[in-house]
Amino acid sequence: MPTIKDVAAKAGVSISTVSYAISGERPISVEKKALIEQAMKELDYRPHAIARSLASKRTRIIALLFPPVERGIGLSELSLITNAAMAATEQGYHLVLWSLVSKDPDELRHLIRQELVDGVILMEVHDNDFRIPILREQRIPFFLFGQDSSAPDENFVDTDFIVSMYRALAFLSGLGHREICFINQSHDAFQSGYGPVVRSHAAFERFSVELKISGRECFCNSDPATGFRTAAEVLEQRPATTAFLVMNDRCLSGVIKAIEKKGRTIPGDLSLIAHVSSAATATMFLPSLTTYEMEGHALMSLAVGELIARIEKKYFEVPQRLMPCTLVERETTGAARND
Amino acid sequence: MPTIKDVAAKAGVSISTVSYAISGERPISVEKKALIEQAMKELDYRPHAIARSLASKRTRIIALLFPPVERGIGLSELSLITNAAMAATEQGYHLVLWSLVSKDPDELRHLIRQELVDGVILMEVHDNDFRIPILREQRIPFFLFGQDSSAPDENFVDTDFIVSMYRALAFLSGLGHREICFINQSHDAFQSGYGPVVRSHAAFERFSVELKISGRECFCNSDPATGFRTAAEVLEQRPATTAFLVMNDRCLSGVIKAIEKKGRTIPGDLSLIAHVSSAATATMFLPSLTTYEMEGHALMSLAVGELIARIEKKYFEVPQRLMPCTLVERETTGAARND
DNA sequence: CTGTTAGCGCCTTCAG
DNA sequence: CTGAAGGCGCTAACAG
Repeated sequence: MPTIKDVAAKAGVSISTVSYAISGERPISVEKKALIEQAMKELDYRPHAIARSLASKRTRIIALLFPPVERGIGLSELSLITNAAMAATEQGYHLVLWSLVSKDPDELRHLIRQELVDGVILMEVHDNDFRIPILREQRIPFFLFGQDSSAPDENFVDTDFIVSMYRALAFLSGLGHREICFINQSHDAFQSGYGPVVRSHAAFERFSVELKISGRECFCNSDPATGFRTAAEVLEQRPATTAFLVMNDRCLSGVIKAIEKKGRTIPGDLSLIAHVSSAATATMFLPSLTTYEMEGHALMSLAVGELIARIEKKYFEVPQRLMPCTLVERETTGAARND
Repeated sequence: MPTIKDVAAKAGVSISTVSYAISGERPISVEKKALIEQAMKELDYRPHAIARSLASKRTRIIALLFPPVERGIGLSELSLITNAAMAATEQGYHLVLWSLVSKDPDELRHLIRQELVDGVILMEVHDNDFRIPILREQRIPFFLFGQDSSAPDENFVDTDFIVSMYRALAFLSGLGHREICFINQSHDAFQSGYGPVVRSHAAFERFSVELKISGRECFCNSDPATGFRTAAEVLEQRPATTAFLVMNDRCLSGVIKAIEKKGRTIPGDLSLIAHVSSAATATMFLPSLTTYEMEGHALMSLAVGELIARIEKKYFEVPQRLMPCTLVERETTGAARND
């Protein structure tokens, strides 16, 4: 493999001139620059990432950090991962995957102290997230994908669960739905303070009132059997229900089944929305699901971009960006049937 | 951050002694070893990954390489990714994600020439895979997850589609099924020589005969609407069909819908198997699907382990390992109804 | 069993 | 605008 030395020799200039020509950190005369570029081309030279890192104290690698015991990591997370990799690549960075196996602070600490990565993006953020104190103590730039209410001053991007809920309810309300059932994630997740669940819960209560909706919220474990039972019970107890808003991809098929079993059609008798979901999930079903889709690409590009900006000290604001979901109308929503 | 120098000073030994104590590349007296460990503990020392890489010419990083235009990357791939990361971690390696955006050889070439990674694992391998010549030319260790029949001498792990098909058919046959429909992936995938599709096709033909099954194969695009049409047609044309073997996760819900619409019950009237699938997919449905599940964990651990062995030159065989899927009986299979 | 030292390839002062 | 040279932190000969 050719090194910067070979390039310098071939171009008849010094090593540092080549280095500066590459980084652009200082002006180089046009002729030398041309010579250097010519030499690099002929040698098919690529800077050696590791050597560059050692000298510059920046590795151009960031980590995507998952907490231990990934509870139902699904299709949406998958697209976040690939989006993160592509966003990093676009900016000349590499992305490594760190999947913690324990909550032992030393596990993460040791990973960081290897100084292999310049910064990290935290996935699946919870309130009082155990990772945040460690990242702070190690003074490494980081960025939350999600919010931790006990760390309100950190950088984060997140879905705007409040606005998303408002929009979903307003949308259904506009279609004439008055009796709406919101199927949230599990009660355990709620009690553990998991942001999406907590915030959506509060938003549902609030906007049900504001929009004069007769709402019912159910917590539901992430499996179709529980989804079935939950929906069946709702249909039994509140037969006037005309819409389900389901923020729990893994119980969807159970909910649908319960509706069908009851002899109700979608979207004729009942409307169904997969909330904070993804196209990949929606199109697994027939009929395809109307969804409020997480802005995975935008959110992740932002997170990666801002993290890198922070690493490179381009600026120092604390960006906190919330993005509501986008409605994608497919085949499971329609006007309420009021008879 | 403390360096190896600090450790050496604190322990009262030379730098190289510390280095060798860490790597174990040469014997160290018990007393010195204890001193060194003590010093490392007190300083909370971690070797600097980058410096170590530069000196040793090994980065302890491997790449997971995805081809451009990820056609339907799903739940099963997701578990492969996390499995790969964990397998790498267990062996002291890091995993970076490389998602190519084009088929331009230079894109991959440049990635490799940075010398950031010691080896790469290729996902979604096709026949005549354009990445293989590049990897060879760059002389970097690599490992295929999947097979390329035009590169029969490369290292690979893959699902054994032949044996898996045999088992699935034998299993159904054992339940009394005689009229079985195999729903494969798309005809395009077949024609482009995509291994799983081609091999399963051949195996189905062969074992249908051997097992005296009246089989019908359908190619099917990866969406539920096509799944519905395909299954509906089969049910129409061959009403004696008592089992569906579906190697196409994304069309499953359509197939199920077609069966239900026809007024047939699962598994009472018809059995259904999700073939070469995953638990994550199976439990998205209600009733949960009987599957032949890809051995994602075993396959990926093997790939990562062998790749690392090859990097570290532990041995030089060419491992080619095929692993059949495992049957997980859930709720969609039962004895054939022969009336 | 242990220590000394020359790099690994590049970046970045410092001196022109 | 350009060059020389000293590291970055660690590994691995080489020399005891």
